[in-house]
Amino acid sequence: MLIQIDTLSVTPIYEQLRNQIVFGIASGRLSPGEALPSVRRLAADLGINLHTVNKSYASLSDEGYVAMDRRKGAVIAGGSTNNEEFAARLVDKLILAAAEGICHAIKEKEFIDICKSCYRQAKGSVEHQIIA
Amino acid sequence: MLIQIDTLSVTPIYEQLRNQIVFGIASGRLSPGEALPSVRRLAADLGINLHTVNKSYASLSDEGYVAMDRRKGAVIAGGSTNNEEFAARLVDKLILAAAEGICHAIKEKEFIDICKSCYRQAKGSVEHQIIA
Amino acid sequence: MLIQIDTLSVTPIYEQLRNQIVFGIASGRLSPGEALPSVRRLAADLGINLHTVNKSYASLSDEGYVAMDRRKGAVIAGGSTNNEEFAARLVDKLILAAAEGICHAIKEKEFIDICKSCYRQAKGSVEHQIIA
Amino acid sequence: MLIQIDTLSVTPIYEQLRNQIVFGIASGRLSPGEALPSVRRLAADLGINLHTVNKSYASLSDEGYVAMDRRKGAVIAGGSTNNEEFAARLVDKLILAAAEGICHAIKEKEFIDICKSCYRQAKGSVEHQIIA
DNA sequence: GTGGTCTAGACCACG
DNA sequence: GTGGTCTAGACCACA
Repeated sequence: MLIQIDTLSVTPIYEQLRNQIVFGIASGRLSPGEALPSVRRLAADLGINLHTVNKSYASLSDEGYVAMDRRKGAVIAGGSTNNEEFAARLVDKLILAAAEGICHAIKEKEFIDICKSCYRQAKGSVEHQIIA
Repeated sequence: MLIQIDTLSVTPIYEQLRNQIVFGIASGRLSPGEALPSVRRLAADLGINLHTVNKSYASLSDEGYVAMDRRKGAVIAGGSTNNEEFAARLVDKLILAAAEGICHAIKEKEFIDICKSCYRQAKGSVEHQIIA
Repeated sequence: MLIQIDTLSVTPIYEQLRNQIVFGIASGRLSPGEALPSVRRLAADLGINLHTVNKSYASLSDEGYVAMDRRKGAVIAGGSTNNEEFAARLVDKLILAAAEGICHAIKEKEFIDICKSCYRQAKGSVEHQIIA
Repeated sequence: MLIQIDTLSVTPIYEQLRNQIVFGIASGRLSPGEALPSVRRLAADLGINLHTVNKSYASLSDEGYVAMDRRKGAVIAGGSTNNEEFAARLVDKLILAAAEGICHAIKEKEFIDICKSCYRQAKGSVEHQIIA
């Protein structure tokens, strides 16, 4: 799976990496049980420090996206539980996004359409739609 | 309008303030043309640093939510243009939120329902529904 | 509050520090709302690296013992919630301790007496007992 | 005796194995004089590295739980002496557990009840109670 | 080989 | 001033 890092971005490198792996899982490019590259390997590949990769992996592990296997390193977690604290954070982020949208004169229908489009883009079903 | 600051939050204070003002605009509690409190006044009321409030106002001004008036200070901007830059950032945030949701086994319908609920909560139309 | 670090110990420094702060809270020497020394200050005082202190504080924050205040640094958290995951980990540790005790021919009554003594020692009520 | 290894756990594999054998002795499923499987055999059965099993056995031998017999391999030790070194470590662990409990608002009575329950669970007397 | 820990020094965001 | 991020290099525990 291809990972792109923008060292000039305002979002921290470890967070960019974390996000891209989340995208990978959501789109199905990364399957449960699959092992991620070792921190050293990925750090070398991306040209960043191994501690930065380490922090990304620790974040993902904390959030339950991956699990640290003592033999295989980081592996994609299986059935992620739909816990409450995640739901709360998700709602907070969505309310803020909606509020910003409202300030920019985005109506409810338009907002929902954007959300739907984004969901499918995250799911990777965009390609299927294009094909279909 | 009541503003609450949590110094224990992970989100910076200036951003919390910025967000709450965005909420105020979205919900209609802050109307176009209305003047925000002076930097000094608000800083004193909230018990935070003057520079912090200043940064919030600058942020809001940059994003077009408020306009800086030499005499009246910061005033809520009128019809904010739905610019491309904002749309791009919105989509980025929503795709990430969607991806995280997918990882937590949230289906499209459920995600859309949450988005709809969040939009209405931001709009403040929840209260209207209760009344109606 | 006095903190002692043993660099020769098998337990990591950041964990020793974390434990001592937990002791401080349990014994009442550290009160809710009280601010801990800054990472730089404490690192200098203890003669260890600031990243090590940082990791301790991050651990304590994750576990809910302290909260990171954007103005005051790390502060002792108030009413800590008695959450389930803590209870589960506590039980796991106690079962293991009990099993080891049983292997060393410690009877139930003796084990309970030790536990009671340890609780009071942690609480700091030992001194009161001596005085009373 | 069934042994379960979780390679995703934070506790090292050799320690998990060591703990489970301690549990086996405490519960009486492993009796003094009984021989443990050979290092090679157990490693193969559990699908783990030979060196890992070796480390567990060495650990257990160091602590006096098992004795290494040249012909029979590792055998469960008989009456393990209640040495001071063990008692000191036990107290250290219990004080820490108690301190954490106090921080989570666990009162003395509740803590003792948990300890008692854990002791019986380790002893395996829970089943006897159910039967009786 | 893997990740975990510790140290060290730098820059930046926040207040 | 504070903590957060990133880099760098070292050693150790684990498997």
